[in-house]
Amino acid sequence: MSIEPLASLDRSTLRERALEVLRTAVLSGRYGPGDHLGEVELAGSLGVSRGTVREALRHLQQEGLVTPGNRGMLRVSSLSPHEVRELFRVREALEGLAVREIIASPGRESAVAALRTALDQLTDDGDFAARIQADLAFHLQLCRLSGNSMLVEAWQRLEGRMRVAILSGAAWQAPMMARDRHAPIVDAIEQGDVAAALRVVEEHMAAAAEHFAGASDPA
Amino acid sequence: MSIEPLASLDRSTLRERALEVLRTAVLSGRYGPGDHLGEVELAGSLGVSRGTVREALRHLQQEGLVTPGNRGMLRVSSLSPHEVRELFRVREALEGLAVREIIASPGRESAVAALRTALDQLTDDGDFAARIQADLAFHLQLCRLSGNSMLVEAWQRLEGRMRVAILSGAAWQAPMMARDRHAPIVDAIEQGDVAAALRVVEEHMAAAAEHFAGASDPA
DNA sequence: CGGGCTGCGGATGTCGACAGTCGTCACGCC
DNA sequence: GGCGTGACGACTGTCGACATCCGCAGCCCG
Repeated sequence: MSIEPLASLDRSTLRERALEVLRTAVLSGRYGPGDHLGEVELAGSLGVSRGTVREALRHLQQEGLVTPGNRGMLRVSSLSPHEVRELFRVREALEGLAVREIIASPGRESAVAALRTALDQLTDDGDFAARIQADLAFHLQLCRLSGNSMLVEAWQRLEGRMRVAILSGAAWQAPMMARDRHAPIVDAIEQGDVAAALRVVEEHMAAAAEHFAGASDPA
Repeated sequence: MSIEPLASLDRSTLRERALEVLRTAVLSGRYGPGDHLGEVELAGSLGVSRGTVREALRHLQQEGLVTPGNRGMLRVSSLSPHEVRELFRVREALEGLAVREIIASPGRESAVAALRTALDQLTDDGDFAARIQADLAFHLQLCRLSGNSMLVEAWQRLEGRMRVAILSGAAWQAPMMARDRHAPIVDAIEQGDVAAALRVVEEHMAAAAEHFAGASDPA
């Protein structure tokens, strides 16, 4: 007789699991930008019905990972360099708000500590996917620590497009996601200088925007 | 024999039309916060299959108009006063970016003109729904004129929750959506003073946040 | 009288099938 | 040879039915 309680059963629906698999597939580059994602084919591959795949695809569509093409057929999204720059401007506004709220909050010190922890995950080793994950996790943590749930939500709705942007302008030897690039943000928060912190975020986003946009448009 | 080309046919899918009807129903107050939206009932009312209603409901869920309750059953969303305040902080960041980009753009003058036009729709007469529409249309126009498509998208994803917030803290004699409240924003843009414009937006959002949050939490 | 078992009703989850539409391509006519 | 036309295949849109799960009322038993 086991003392420990039985492992909690997986209560997720097929739709959720299919969504997860498809998202991973798209984000891992398993399908390239512009590739057609057919319901029948995917349903066959995943061993589920078309309706289930359909709902997962619709979710991916709202996440911005797939875009409806001709006659509603879904294709893997791609972002133009211009859109990438726009995207990072929005991130700048959002994360700038996060920084302001963190500095203004009483729990600034613990927030800085949490960010330093997230920073440690940003190593140079590990595969590319893991580094993307660590990078985005840091920024997500930044939003979370602001304590503004709506901000977190808004940021997460952009996450899909960010990943598309990163993949799209695949800068494989990206020094962009290095620890050194993010440390100044934390430092500025620790200092408590709002203006300086906002400037750091702005520079970070501008550099990232040019980095990822410029990869496919070296203008 | 008519010279004019035949009126283009309605190419919208049942899902889109169902989505539109359901969104209108929820936003018009036809269903109150917390009300259960059953697939079978709605499918019967709309005369479509459950699957079609299902997809529309999922879309509404991602818009934030409905939230999953017990056992995945969908209920009309409601926002706590705290969440309303958070929401308006995010709007402040987003629309602040819009203002900055408009001021920095060469087409500032035409943007001001367009905003003045939108301002004219903000009259005191008309029913409540029309005034909400005019108010949000003004702010959406603000985002559009920034020329940043990602910003527009991010804002629109918040629109559902904004409407919930407005309905939730239904301030029926809202002087919040008056023309006078919005004119200073346009004026500041026309002046070209970024700092002043951002301050105006901040004040506008703060006032709105307290207005709509305070309606249900008069602290 | 209280607690647990047991149907029952209602809700969502999932599926397979049919219908409608579009792109393509070969065919036949001018 | 060029063009309109029809058939064909592929894909998505839509539907109805079955499976599954949960809450609840009623009943039985201790």
